[in-house]
Amino acid sequence: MHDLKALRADPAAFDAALARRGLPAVAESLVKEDEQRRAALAELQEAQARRKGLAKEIGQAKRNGEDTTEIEARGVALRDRIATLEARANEIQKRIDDVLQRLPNQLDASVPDGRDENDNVVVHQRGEVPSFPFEAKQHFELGEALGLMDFAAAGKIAGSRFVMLRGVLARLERALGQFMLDTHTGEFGYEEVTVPLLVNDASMYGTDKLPKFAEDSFHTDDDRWLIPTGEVPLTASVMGDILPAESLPRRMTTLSTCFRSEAGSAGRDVRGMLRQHQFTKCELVSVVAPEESEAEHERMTRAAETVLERLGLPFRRVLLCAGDTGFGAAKTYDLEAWLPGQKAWREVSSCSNTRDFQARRMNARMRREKTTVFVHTLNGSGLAVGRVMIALMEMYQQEDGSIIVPDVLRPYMGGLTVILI
RNA sequence: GGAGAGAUGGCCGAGCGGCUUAAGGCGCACGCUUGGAAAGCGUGUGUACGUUAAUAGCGUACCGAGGGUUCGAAUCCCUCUCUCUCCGCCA
Repeated sequence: MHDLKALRADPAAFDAALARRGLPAVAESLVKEDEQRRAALAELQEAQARRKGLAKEIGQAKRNGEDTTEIEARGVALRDRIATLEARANEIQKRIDDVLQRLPNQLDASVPDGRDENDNVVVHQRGEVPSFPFEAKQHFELGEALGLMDFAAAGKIAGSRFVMLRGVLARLERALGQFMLDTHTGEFGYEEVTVPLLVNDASMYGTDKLPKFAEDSFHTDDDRWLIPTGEVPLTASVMGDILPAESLPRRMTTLSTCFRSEAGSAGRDVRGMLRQHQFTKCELVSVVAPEESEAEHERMTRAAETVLERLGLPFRRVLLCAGDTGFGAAKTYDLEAWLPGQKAWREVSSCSNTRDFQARRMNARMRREKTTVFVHTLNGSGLAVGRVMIALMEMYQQEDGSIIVPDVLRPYMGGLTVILI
């Protein structure tokens, strides 16, 4: 959500920010609506003040046993007038909100211009793209050959874009999740949280998944949503709160199942488990004071990178350009791991600073000297478990189709060193 | 799923159509007092919007949320949400 006062103070800057996203100017019309809104509000408040006075007068008169039929008649007229004024003020407010709710966050100055992912900027790369002495296979070829990645059974019981992992591959996924959680809680000070996987409208709206992206998530028939990411419940947990300054930064992590309808991605990544309706992700969320969010963004991204480093997976950090940065983000780093079978970099994490964008939608504030300010919220994958498992399978594959278990995961795998064909 | 009881300021708690500008207490802040502290006394103590240079004043709204009745609603009515107790079911 956007700050109407800031818009009023500098309409040109507001439009310039929209232009970076390739969106048309709206400031002039919003400023006009805002003037109407404030005029309507002034009129309404004045009428309400008179109602207050009148009611007091009547109360006084009744106590004195005087006749009040004449004043009460004036009250009737005033009541009708207030109802009209109130309706008008609400209508204008709603019109403004409808526009503002659908406008994306303003981009950080450091975000490069650009239209789409081709204009993203590689910040750095860690690890080398390996050359295999044999033709590297894709994860689903490896998984199906092992008999541990069962798309057929999942299709039968649920449909496409689901998978059933079996045996040590199921355990490998679990091991990865544990390893991520342990790293973030043990080394980076994140509090482990288990969260509801079903949430209400307010949580989805506050984390900017509504109203614009309703079709991307699953809706239940009792009017809840399956969370598209752990970001939603973690971030929305501070909804409506005024947090004491000393309680910040608040860092939370959860290992959760995520659900996406993938409505707009028919035909994309249909093979394998790269793009599923349901997947596991370790999510990081930080709630911080406004002046801390930039540093926190780097810190969070480092936490996510650390997991990839420990797993020995080559990756690169990419700064998303203006056109590729998501609706709620001011700035986003993607982490992309190398998939030898697919011979491509694929996103395994996305770390975003939303600044006060979500906080305004959620009304999440912190205490400041004599006043309150909106907190800043950040979210990042630390990491997408399924996709990291894919990268790991493809990176650690042997010519015979067996897969070596990285050192750091062996304690979580009962000491297993290799997944044999 | 059934029956009942609740939701009031940071916390406890009164109020149940107008005399509420929400009593009183606790906590917190500041001041007085003191060698210092405690106690005591005094003053202050929410959020949002509007107005404004202002986080100063002033105005309006807010007693779980949303509607309604009324000249006037914390108080009456309706719907919803959440909490608690009991029964049923269940991991």
